[in-house]
Amino acid sequence: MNEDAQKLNALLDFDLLKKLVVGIGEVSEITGIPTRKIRYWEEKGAIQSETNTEGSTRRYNYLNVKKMLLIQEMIEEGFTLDAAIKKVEKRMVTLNEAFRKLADTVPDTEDNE
DNA sequence: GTTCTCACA
DNA sequence: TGTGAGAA
Repeated sequence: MNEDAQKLNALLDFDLLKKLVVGIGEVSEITGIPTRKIRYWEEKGAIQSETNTEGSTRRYNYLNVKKMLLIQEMIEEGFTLDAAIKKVEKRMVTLNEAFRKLADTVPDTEDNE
C-alpha cells in the first residue's frame, strides 16, 4: 500500500526475527556448527545467548545465528576467531543502527499509489 | 535433551 | 582453533 505500511511491515519482520529463538541443538543442525563449537565461541565472546527462565539451555535468536554463520565464514577465510568476532560485532552494530534509523525515521505520509 | 570442566591436538 | 569424554 503506502510507505507507512511498508515500514510497519519491516518493523514487524524485524521483531519477528528477534523473537525467533532456538536451542543450541537446532542451531547446530541449521548452521552445521557442533554444539561444542557454539559454546566455545560464546565463551570467547563471539555471541551472547539468552537463558530462558531459571536455568540452563541457552537460546539463540536470529542475530546470534547470523553472527555464528558470519564468524564461521570469516574464520574459514583465514581470520582468527578474535578478529572475526570484532568484525562481526562491528557489522552487527552498523546494521542495527542503520535499521534503527530506517525504522525511526517517519517521513512524510505521501500518497503514492 | 542440555549444561559444565579438564585435557589434548 | 576446535574436539573428546565424563559427570550432573
